[in-house]
Amino acid sequence: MTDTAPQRRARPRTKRPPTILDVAAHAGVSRGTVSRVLQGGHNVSPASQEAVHAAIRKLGYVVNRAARSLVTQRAGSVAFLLSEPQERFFEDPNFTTLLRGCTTALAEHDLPLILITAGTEAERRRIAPFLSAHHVDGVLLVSSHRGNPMIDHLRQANLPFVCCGKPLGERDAVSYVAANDREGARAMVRYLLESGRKRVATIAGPRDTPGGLERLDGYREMLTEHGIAFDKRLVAVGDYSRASGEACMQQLLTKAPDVDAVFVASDLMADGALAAIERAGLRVPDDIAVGGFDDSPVATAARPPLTTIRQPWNRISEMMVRQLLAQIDGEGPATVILPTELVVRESA
Amino acid sequence: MTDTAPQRRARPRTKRPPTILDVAAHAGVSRGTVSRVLQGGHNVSPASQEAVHAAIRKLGYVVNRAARSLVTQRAGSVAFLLSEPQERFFEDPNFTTLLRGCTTALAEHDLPLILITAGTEAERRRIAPFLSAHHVDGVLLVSSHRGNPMIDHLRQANLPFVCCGKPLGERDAVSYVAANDREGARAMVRYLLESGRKRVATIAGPRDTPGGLERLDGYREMLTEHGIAFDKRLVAVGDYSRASGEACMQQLLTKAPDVDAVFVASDLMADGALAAIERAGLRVPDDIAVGGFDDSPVATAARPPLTTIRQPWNRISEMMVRQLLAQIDGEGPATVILPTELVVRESA
DNA sequence: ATCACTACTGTGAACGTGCACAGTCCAGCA
DNA sequence: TGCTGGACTGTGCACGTTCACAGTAGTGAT
Repeated sequence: MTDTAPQRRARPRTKRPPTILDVAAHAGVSRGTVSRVLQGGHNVSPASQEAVHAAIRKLGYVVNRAARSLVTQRAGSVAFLLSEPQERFFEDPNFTTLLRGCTTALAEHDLPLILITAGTEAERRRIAPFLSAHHVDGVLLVSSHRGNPMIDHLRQANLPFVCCGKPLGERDAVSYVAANDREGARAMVRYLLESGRKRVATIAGPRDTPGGLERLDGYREMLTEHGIAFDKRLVAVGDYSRASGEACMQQLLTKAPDVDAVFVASDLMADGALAAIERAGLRVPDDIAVGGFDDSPVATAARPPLTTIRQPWNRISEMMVRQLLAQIDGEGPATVILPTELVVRESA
Repeated sequence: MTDTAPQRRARPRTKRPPTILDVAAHAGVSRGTVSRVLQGGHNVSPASQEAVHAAIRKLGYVVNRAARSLVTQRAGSVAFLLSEPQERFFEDPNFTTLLRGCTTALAEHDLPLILITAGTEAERRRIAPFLSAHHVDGVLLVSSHRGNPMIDHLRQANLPFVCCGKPLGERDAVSYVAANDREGARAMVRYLLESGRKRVATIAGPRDTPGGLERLDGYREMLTEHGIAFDKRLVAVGDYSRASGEACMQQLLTKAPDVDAVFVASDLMADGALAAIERAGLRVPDDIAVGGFDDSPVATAARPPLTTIRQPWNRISEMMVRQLLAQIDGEGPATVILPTELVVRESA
């Protein structure tokens, strides 16, 4: 999106769709009145309103968004900006769930969602002018890693945005919506301990992501509350991918063979952990209990199905959209933390 | 998207971005010359071109897409229209792979991708005016089921579109891009037979999808070519979901306990089949060989990893975009069939 | 009767761009 | 010298909408 590139040649102007002027003529009123009806019908007589609506129906009139944008200085659309390496996004069912939620939430406000990926620095440079030029009214930003340059860019472009998950390393106020990672982790570890497990390990997420930090914190907190000393041999750090979950589990089994439970910071990694445990000839949950995080489709597909922490994706996407619209309407940034829920299945 | 709904209130007009007029003034030329440079620079002196480019860089000028759309009668964007039940889409990694490919392919042409879901009849009615009004220049249509009303609607709206996979039950010419399902199925069944398997079953896709039909045809063909009579007890029909794969496999094991191989029409179903086989106390591939289809991320994550048929998603998305752009430029519909590839892993 | 106020309606002026057209300049040629 | 054609440039108009403003009619209070 260099945004100085030319557009393809104009399409021939055959059978043009009806304009607001056609509607006005049909309804026997003026442009202005039709426009007012379109805006909600304030200060328009019921008779005129009905006439306009009838004309709209009869002609199949649809407002021209380009013309409207031109005068309102609004794009009338919102970007879903994915500032993560693409592979990770498209492998992770959480993201697609989020994308789905945002699409439907925006649809209710008649706002098209523009999907933009910017995993690499080159891509970010490419889309920068697109965003600066306000070709969208706001951005739903998915980017969990610390210090994403996109945030500065958006702020500088004065473009409203809402992050999914708390952005790390930001000094100024930033709007974000997140699940309560720490509380979720605490709930899972509490459950494992109260099920009688003694040596509870964890596979954490990357240290530069909020999920990686907060879920690990929750794990440590709950151990402490149960009077258990923290043992760093029981901690492995993955990158949320299935492969890393498998590698971490293998590592844990080597360093701490007596482990009898593991809290994994994502379902995808937990599924990988299951594979490692199986290969080691151990059984789940008999020998080792496995607790995941997310309650993504992976959790139900895993064998055995994963006991996990549900992230309320529907509400997350809903709130992200709501916050974004509020910001577009001039409100300041806000923070929303949503509760999680323990889902018990067979793995723990 | 009723598309008669009002837009939110206009944003205050502070600090307006530079227009083509500002660029012209800075470069010491007229609007027209700047416009010509933007369109490729034909009939513009090198000196003027350089001056314009310098002004653009200096001012950070970005073309106003709304204004351009208004005059060119072009939206400057393309829709990715998902006319499937949403759950299926977002569970199936194939679709997300396709979405990713289309996003990047379109990005190279500076075309934003607008994601639209229309799984239900109500949603279809909602987006119809949006499409009829040409708020996008074309549509990448994902809809495998027979007789999708969206196709008629798009044709009637005179909106270019390209389907992913051959749309069934269409009498007139429709642009589509698909992998060679039949050939892929043949390759897999040939591989199974040549590996020494004698009783090769299949789990097919729904009969109202091209993949369901053609892959089953390929299966039958290859059996015939090997002088094996078709046995309907060896055929089960699923719906591409993991759960249905599991159920179908269970059913096959009951009806034909001597089965020693199964060709499954999707990786997701194959993963389900693995679960059923495991529960039956059988081993893969020792007792039963399992062949999948797609080579989606599921294939490598499965235990054991799936031998499967790779669909060339990158090329599919690339060709879909290319065909769509060609149609937008006035060319007629075209059909592209791409070859598949056998990927041997551990399940067969 | 006059005034003020409200409810409603029409009109002109943008918004920023691309395109068609007209115009200028200069080189090449008869 | 005058003519022709090509290269380059500037200008008016149109695209379809919203917004601010002005204007009209009707109502109730004085």
